[in-house]
Amino acid sequence: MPQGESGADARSARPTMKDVAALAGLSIKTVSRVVNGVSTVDPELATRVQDAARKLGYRPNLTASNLRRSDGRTLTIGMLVEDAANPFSAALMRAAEDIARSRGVLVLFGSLDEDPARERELVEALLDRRVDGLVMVPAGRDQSYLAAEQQAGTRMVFVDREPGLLGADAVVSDNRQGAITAVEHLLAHGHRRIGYLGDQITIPTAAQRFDGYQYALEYARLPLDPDLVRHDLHSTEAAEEAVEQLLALPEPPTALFTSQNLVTIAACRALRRLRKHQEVAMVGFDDFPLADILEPGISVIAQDADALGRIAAQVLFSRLDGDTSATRTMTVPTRLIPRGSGELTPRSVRA
Amino acid sequence: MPQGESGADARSARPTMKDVAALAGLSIKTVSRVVNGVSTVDPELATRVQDAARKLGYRPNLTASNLRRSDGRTLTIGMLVEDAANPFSAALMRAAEDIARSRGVLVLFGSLDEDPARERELVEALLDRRVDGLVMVPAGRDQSYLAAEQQAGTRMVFVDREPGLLGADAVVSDNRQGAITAVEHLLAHGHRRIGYLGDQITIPTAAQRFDGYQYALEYARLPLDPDLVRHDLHSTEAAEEAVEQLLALPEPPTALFTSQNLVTIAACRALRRLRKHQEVAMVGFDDFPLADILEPGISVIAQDADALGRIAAQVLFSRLDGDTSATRTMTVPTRLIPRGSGELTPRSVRA
DNA sequence: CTGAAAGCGCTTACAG
DNA sequence: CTGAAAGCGCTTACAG
Repeated sequence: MPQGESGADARSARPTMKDVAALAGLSIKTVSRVVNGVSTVDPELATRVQDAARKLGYRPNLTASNLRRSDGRTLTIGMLVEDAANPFSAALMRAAEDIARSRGVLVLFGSLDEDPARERELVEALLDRRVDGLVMVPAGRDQSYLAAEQQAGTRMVFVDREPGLLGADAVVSDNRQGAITAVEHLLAHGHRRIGYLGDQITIPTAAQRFDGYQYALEYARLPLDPDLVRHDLHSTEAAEEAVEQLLALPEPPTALFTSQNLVTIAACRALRRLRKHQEVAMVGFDDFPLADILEPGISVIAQDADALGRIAAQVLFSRLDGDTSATRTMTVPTRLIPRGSGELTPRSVRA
Repeated sequence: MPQGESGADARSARPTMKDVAALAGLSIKTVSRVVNGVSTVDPELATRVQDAARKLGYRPNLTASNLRRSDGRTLTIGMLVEDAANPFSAALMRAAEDIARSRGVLVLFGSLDEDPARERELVEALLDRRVDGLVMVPAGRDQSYLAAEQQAGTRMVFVDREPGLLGADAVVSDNRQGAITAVEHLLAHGHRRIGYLGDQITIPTAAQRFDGYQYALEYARLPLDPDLVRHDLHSTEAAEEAVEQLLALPEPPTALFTSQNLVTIAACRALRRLRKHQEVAMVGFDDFPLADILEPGISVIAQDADALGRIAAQVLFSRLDGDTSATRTMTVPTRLIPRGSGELTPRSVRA
């Protein structure tokens, strides 16, 4: 005979609908109706259910209801970023979290550290948990392995970088235009030798920014001097060393365009050590805290990480709500913030 | 007759064990054994299952297996922090993620923004999803509502702040000692009027840091001048204004102790605007990026956020592994990093 | 070593 | 408006 009394193992310590039904003297179907807010329940019975639920400390088991439910929703989405501890990733996550929360959805997260193998592992781990959808900054360049999953109905939105070999929604910054704006700003202040310091060129955003750098020089009919270009600066040390090497050239650059957050900070540090921070101009891609407080303040091309994360989540939910229009890439504009470092002029001009 | 063919609705597009079993011509129990790596399966049958699974793109449904499984594990934990976008919270999350990942566990996160109501909502949302455990930075001062859940077997570890009215494991920084170290450092450099700028005093860590400030002054037999103490500086504007007011006093402080990250940064900004950053000494609680590059560099009491997050996750998993020893609070030491701002001496000493 | 039956906690589809 | 039966995808407990 089913009783409110449960077995001895740990899991049964948590009351179920059956326990609530037994205490209220009703069927579990009626309890289910009350828990789910179905309006066609006798108010008196509803009260009995609510009292019993409160008394037992009953909480619905979402994972069980999801299993049987026709929409199959877990009210959970997955979010994969480069590194949860990095300010840009953290801002993306927080923005997506807020959109999700407004719909009662929670976010599972994972850091990929630019490792395609990890991307696949974590995607599988998320899918095994039957997340309703995925927001991700891809680490690899090939997401075709997700095609079957997409067919199976899992919604996915890419953010910061477009997917490779897969048609899916994406929300990205206007990287190329941002880089063009940065370089043209330096050109407008009289610079003709502008160094490029960038992250791994295999990262799509890095490639797009480098492309913008090239285009701006070409448009100004200036030659691209390969000695002034340094890629693959993934560590702080590598970036600082690259700055030192560039400035030790017979014809050193009078300005630098740094294509990413950490590279920009490393360059600041190197210029200060060389005591050239009031002399060599610099514009960085990506804003960072305290950029305004340094002397000179660091001019940057700011990305709107909040908007990227927010829009990506909104697109995901609109897909979950049934939007079946063609997938597309949305571009979020960047913004030049002049703070001093980008407005330094070369000696030749100042003289 | 059960066939590999499925119905038309979205969820059935994803193959189940039943589909794999049908294709392999075996029972679903055998498929289950292979999927779970049970060794007592005929190698030939195991191969048949694996082939069928690969062909269908089968992925196990973790949420279904969890429902029936005797350990009831979801391989998912919940982590609630102050704000995922804040560097300290982000570092906690990343550290916990790494520990969890090494055990095949994923992390659901949520930001509380110091709101106790949100704390309760998100805790419920996590429990409804049957997370194996919880790591949290509590927003409210009373966690007694979790007692029943703790009884029911949910493991929980508090980080950065101890729980209120609940016996549970906690991992915290040595806030009081850190504050004492900061103030004694300033005293050792000749300061006698040291201002205190802090966040809401209702936050336990803020209270502990203020306590350390008071103790250090008392130990040095110096009076505590209430004019030099400002609490509740939760916004940047409030913090900057407080600095201005303190420095406008007839007898202004010659040094400041700022009890938190954002307050420290706001104070830097205010001192720079007043052109007193080379004159008024400062030690901040909590390190932050670029603190070393400012001029002067900002001396801080650094917390080890990585260690806090890592240890909290490790304690949680040791509990999940069956450790039933008495709950306890672990304290992670802080470290003074002198960078210049804390070593400025008051005029009277320099003269 | 393999499989048919029962059940995890819930919802669906259907009678009353 | 209420409830008994069946089933979501899987594992347990038990036969063979």
